[in-house]
Amino acid sequence: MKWDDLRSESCPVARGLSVIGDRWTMLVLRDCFLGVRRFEQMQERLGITRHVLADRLRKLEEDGVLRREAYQERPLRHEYRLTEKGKALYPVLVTLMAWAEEHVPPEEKSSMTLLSRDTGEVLEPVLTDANTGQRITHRNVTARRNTE
Amino acid sequence: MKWDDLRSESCPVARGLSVIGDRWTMLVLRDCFLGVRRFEQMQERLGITRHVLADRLRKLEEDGVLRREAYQERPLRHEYRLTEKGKALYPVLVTLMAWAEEHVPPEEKSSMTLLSRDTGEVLEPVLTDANTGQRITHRNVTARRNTE
DNA sequence: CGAATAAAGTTCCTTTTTGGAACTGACCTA
DNA sequence: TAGGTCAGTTCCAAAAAGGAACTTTATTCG
Repeated sequence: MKWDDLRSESCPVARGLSVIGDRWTMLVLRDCFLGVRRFEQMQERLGITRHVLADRLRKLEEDGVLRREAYQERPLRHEYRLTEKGKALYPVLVTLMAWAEEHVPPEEKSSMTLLSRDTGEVLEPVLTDANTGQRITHRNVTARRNTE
Repeated sequence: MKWDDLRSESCPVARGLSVIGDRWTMLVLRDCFLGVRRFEQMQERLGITRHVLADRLRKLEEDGVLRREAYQERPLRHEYRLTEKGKALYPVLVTLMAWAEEHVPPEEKSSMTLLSRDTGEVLEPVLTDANTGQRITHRNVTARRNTE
């Protein structure tokens, strides 16, 4: 299988990865969530080549994760913003971040904490079931494939 | 920046991606969670080249996500199993899956549902704060960088 | 016995993707 | 007019992925 065939897989993990499962994409999105919107800024922060950044932004726009918006004319310049579909990726980013905080220690001491916007308290993200509040782990869950 | 430099970044998202942010890795792990343990099986299911699969498995073992275990001698053969660190990635996989189910529709009708092992009920995974149970979205959370 | 099969890789070669750095085009400012 | 800014594009070399055949140790089939 080639990478591009993932889009049409029946497994949602594969389809998700067809959008964000590539080398730089999630880092671009991380910056978007941090409020970075301009090409130059992203390129400098990420240290990604301009070539690849342009390509990733184009794909994310095609996939409806980012939207390209003019922020000035003369000369015409665009910036990138998360769409609702893009914003919905926040839990993916947070879950990955939480995993890395616990399991992939940094070489230099430094880390990230999530704070509640309402109360300012430190948050401890966990995956739960919306209905029962039950924790979701590999131990108490099974997957079922629904072929209709 | 090169890909390999991500490991030493201070941002946990970057460190996380240094382990799983590559083209095939999450699909390999998906199969691991589905109980696939053997090289041949993975290779066939994923359609990945043997070359790349061998490389990914080696890296995942180095990173402590999988563990290589002999399941027979004469001839000596190994299989791959998730370590605790690997199992802790389950929420990342689920969150991605939930996002794709909602935002990346399949071409053919088919999908995945998560079921509780206890009750058999359909689960709806959401990210919440462990202490308050509050939903975590990009709207009600901010990130703070702790440089100590 | 010899041939075929199996599992888990490795090797070799071609095609794609990246990395790196310079270049472009439309403006703005000193 | 020279230089700066921003958002790319172009070109070339290096790295990674795709594809297919080959290897090694051992088992089964005829």
